[in-house]
Amino acid sequence: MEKTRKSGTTSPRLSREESQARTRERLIETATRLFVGQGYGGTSIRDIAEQAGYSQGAFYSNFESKESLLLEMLRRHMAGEAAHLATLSERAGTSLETVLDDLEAWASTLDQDINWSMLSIELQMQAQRSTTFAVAYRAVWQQHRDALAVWLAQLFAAHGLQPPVGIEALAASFMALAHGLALQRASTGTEVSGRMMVVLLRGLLAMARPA
Amino acid sequence: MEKTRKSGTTSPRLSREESQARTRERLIETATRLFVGQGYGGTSIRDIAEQAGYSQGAFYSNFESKESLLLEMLRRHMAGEAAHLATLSERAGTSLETVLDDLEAWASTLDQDINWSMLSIELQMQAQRSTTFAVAYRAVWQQHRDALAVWLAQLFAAHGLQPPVGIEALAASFMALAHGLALQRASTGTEVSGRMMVVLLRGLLAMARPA
Amino acid sequence: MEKTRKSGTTSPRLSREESQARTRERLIETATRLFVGQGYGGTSIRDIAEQAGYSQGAFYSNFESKESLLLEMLRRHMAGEAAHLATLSERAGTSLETVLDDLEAWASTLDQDINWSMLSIELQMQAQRSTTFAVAYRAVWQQHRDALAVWLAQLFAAHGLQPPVGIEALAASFMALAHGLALQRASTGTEVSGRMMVVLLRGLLAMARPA
Amino acid sequence: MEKTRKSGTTSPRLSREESQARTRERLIETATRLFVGQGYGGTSIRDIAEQAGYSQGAFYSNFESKESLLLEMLRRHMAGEAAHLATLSERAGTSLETVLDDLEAWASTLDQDINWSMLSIELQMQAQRSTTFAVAYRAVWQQHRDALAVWLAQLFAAHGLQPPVGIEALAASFMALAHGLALQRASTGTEVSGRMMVVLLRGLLAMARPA
DNA sequence: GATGAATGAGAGTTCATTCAT
DNA sequence: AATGAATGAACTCTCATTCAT
Repeated sequence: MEKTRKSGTTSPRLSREESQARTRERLIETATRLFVGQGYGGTSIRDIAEQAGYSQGAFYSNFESKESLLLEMLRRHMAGEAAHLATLSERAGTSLETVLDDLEAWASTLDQDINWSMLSIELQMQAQRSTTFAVAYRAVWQQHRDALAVWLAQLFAAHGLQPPVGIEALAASFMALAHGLALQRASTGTEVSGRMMVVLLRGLLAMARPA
Repeated sequence: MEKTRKSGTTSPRLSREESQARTRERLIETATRLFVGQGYGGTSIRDIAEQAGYSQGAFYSNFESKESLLLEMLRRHMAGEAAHLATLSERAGTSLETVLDDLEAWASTLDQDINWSMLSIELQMQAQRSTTFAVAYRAVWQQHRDALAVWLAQLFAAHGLQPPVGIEALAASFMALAHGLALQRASTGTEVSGRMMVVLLRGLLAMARPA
Repeated sequence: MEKTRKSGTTSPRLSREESQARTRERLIETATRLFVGQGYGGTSIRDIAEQAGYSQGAFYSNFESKESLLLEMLRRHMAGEAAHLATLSERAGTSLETVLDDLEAWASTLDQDINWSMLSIELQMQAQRSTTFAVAYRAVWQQHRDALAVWLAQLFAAHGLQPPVGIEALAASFMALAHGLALQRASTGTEVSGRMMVVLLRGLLAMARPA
Repeated sequence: MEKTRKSGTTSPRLSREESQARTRERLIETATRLFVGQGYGGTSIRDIAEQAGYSQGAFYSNFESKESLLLEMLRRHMAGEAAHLATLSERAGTSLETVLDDLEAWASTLDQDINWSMLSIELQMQAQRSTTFAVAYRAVWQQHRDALAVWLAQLFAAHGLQPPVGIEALAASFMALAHGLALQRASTGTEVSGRMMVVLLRGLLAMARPA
């Protein structure tokens, strides 16, 4: 499979692997768009393949099943979020204002990337129904929550404060709020910006006692 | 199925309307249970009718379509929530502790009545997909948000405080949080209790400036 | 379901049940024809429904699955064969010539009813692949073999002869021969009549020792 | 898959033709195994290629189509059986016991080589469906029957007996019985050994009149 | 000669909905 | 009002086969 792939010098045409990677990429893009717009259950493989410009068979050359495509999306989702959180954590020791700006920036990313938010909710709904998927989803979710918890812990510690509730419950709540807002935006069109998260965090800091 | 068969001659009280109301009621109950467990898309009318002990035709004698059943549910959901909010509002003027206890009580209702929470999310997902439904959903949602906003306004006013952000955004955020937590509970099994809402509200009060 | 079915006096139209029975019958007839001609695997439900003049859905209103249709066929096959064997057994005590004529008559039934023979082979092939089906098939097959064995035992006893091999093995062999001849006829067009069975039985009687 | 990759420089003996022959051989072996276990229709080319350690394309480099592979199998089947019959015929003039032992040996070969038996039935089923295939099958089948008929004729002649029915019908019947028994064994698990053939032949000899 | 991604047709099955009874 | 057989469209998925590499 990877034997003769030195690809010469310029390669005016796509090699086999490149071509398949492209197909796969297009299918994922199309599927993401459709899942967001019509939901996982409301999107057929026919739709995905057709809109991506391929046959249904092409889908099955690239993914084992509809659910395995969703798992692939979950993996990518995870990778993206992990990167965000890493950035957040890196700067957790600096001034409070900087840190809260970082949070707001992250939150507004969620706001803008409505796709990911809705997809994330699709993922959660699917997790409720498929055991296979639930296991995978839970693992990813815990990783996120833990990373966020670490960041929050650093934040409170840096200001000599004691969090008013368990740090993991706090992290979970922020994630819940982000998802809830995304759902609300999608279903009612209301724009309650990610700023709310900053406001709430400020409130928590305001009420916290010294450690 | 064989319950009202003998009523022909002797039971003048279970009139046709009452009998149909009963059918309707049972269909709604069964449908709620199934939607919560398997989702709107994952539940067939055959399932609903069968489990309720009727035929598919009986369903269509009572509802125009699958979606119109969901609209009926939405109406009932609304009525229930309105009642809750009314209670909450009634006592908004009393001591802070009482009021926060009320909030926590309401929040824990959401916690316990996982059925309604999940159904509520199903409703939101459906609102994203069906224009008909979206219009109805938005109206109901705004009523809720406004009632909650009024309650929050009373709360801040009673303590001579100025809310740190628009009162409607605040109300919307609390609803988003409630839904996000329900979704989280369903998909990850995590129990971050409705207490978080009280904690956050305390934080907001702690950071608020005098009016 | 059976409540108001007194059917009056003449019923110019088909009642609900009659109408469905008709549909079911037509589907089975069509399916038999197609299975015989193109095999079980080679016949699609689409084909069956279309050729019978119904929708695919109608098929599923009448049968749970493709295999359950085959099971229904097996049941009918069994009933038919059982009737044949009963007739055979009834007259087992009469003169040898009569009895052998009966056997030949039965064998030539197999000959002529090529449909059943080929279907029977389809059933056997399916039994090799589906566990569900194998269990059902084995039960039916054993019943047949036992009935045939009883008949053969009566035959040998009536002439004071001792069968040269176990009576059940003998019965099984006759069934195998009947199926093998059917298969041969279908695949090569060769007409080796069911008379062979009579010839072989005569041979067995000729070589048998007194009991 | 990785076996012949190093042969580039040092192995002048595994020529292209030999290498291809090897591929072909492995595909046939694997296909035989799979057809027997899952049937012709139940076996995909993907399965065959994968299990043999090749790509689907390799299959099509070696065979025109799925059916042409089956034709190749038929050819080999024929060759093998022809060899058996030749051995049988060679010794047809010796004592009756020897000859019947030979028959039983052949029959038990069929018994043991359940693979060939089931494949043979697959071939017959396919012959019923494909005209191309049917023509080829019929030719092979007639050759077999004729060879067997010659052997039977020699047998009767050697004992100065006159066969009770046409010698070709007799041969066809024995083949039918062999196939029927194989089918029975596969579908019901019943072991009615090939000894039955010997018993029946003895019966025929017992009832035969002098020539 | 061998690869395997992609095709296109078709498989079995499900489902919201209709309508004669 | 209630029945449930029948519809017709859509579903996920499989497969023999093709063809650029």
